[in-house]
Amino acid sequence: MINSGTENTEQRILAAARRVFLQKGKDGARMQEIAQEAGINQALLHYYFRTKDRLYEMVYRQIFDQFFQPLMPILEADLPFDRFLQQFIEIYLESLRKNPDIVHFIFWELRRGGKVAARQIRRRFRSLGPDNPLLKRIHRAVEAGEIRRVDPLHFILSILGMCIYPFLARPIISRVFSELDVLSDEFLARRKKEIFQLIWEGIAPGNENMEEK
Amino acid sequence: MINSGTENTEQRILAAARRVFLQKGKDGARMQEIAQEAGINQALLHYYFRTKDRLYEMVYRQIFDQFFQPLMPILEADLPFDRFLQQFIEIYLESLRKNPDIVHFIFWELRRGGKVAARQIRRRFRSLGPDNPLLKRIHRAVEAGEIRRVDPLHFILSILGMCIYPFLARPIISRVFSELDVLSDEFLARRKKEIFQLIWEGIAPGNENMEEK
DNA sequence: GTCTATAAGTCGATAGAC
DNA sequence: GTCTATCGACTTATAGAC
Repeated sequence: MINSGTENTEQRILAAARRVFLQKGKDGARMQEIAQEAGINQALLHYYFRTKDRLYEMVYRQIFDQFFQPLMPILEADLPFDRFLQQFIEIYLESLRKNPDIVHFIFWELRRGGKVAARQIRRRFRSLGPDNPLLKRIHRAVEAGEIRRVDPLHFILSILGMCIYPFLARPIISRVFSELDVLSDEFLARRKKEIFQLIWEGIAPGNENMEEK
Repeated sequence: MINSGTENTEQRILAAARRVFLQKGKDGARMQEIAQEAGINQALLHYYFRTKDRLYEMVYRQIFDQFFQPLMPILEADLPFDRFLQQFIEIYLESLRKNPDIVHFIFWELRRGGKVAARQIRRRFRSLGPDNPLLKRIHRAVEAGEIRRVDPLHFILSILGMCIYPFLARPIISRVFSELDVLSDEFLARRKKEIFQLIWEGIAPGNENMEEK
């Protein structure tokens, strides 16, 4: 067990760096704070990761990867479109609930160009063919008459926006409605239902209770 | 005209600070860069705004205020709900197009608690009564039978999410679809239409072309 | 009001002992 | 591998001349 202590330290550092970077961002984070959070000193940080840039790069990629990961399995299953939608929404909300800090970090980092994010997406999707499998799934549903003719890209942007936005706006929501917690079971169960119903039925008065899902 | 030069300089500083803070964030911004951007030196910055914190505070409030401002006039007009919705979407998309950098900045800053944001919202809405006028508008539409029974809060979160998300994800979108520009007339016109149709009709196959809006 | 020069402090990174 | 001590660069902020 030559390196047992080493791996432990390295993981502790990565975990600490992740917490600090997520909360403060790259510029706001301090190597000293990361060291302290990991229970070591600053010199040891540089021993393992040479520079702040390198350490950040590691954490950064891991975070981006985690953001797109949970959606993969649903794309491989072959469900009717309404079930697919419900699964998609539920899994994504659940994934966001587990890492609520990630969204702010991700979209802030995207200012820098989104190169890593785009590569991560492509890498994730590569196994499912050359074209974007999410777009393909929507397109297929349209062609099969499962849903009316929508623009697949805009449709995806709408779903993602509806899922992600409450987490982004969480600080405002909890201030404007002091009793409300975006991360609670109640809110998320309700959110899931409202997103699906809105997408599926719309709000036109004639559509009331057309389906009970 | 004793202070003519002064006001000019102050405004130039604020404009420069705004640009730099929006792009780099508070921690990433450098007083030197702001000075340079304003065409002055660093000492003069401190002469006008004493500290970086104070300067940031000014810019920060201005940016948050601007984010919620454009929605106000629509709430005062008395339109049928479908028209209200279309106006809301159009005006908000247009407002975001004019200041695409704002969204990343806003949601990143919200990590710190959203105190200023919440206060800004309340201040904006105060003139329209004690309750949130956006919620009230939705509620009224439900009671009047203009739309089916939706949860007003979730409905608002959905609209805002659909409007804001493309701007947040813009770097990814432009990389995954290299020909596509979120800020273009074509995209935004399409976006507006797709959001409204999705909200109004949903995607259930039976609803195809029920309305031509 | 505006400038140059610099003080005071912080931060990332390294040297060197153990 | 891990530590203490410290260097050197950068950054905010101020002193003082004009």
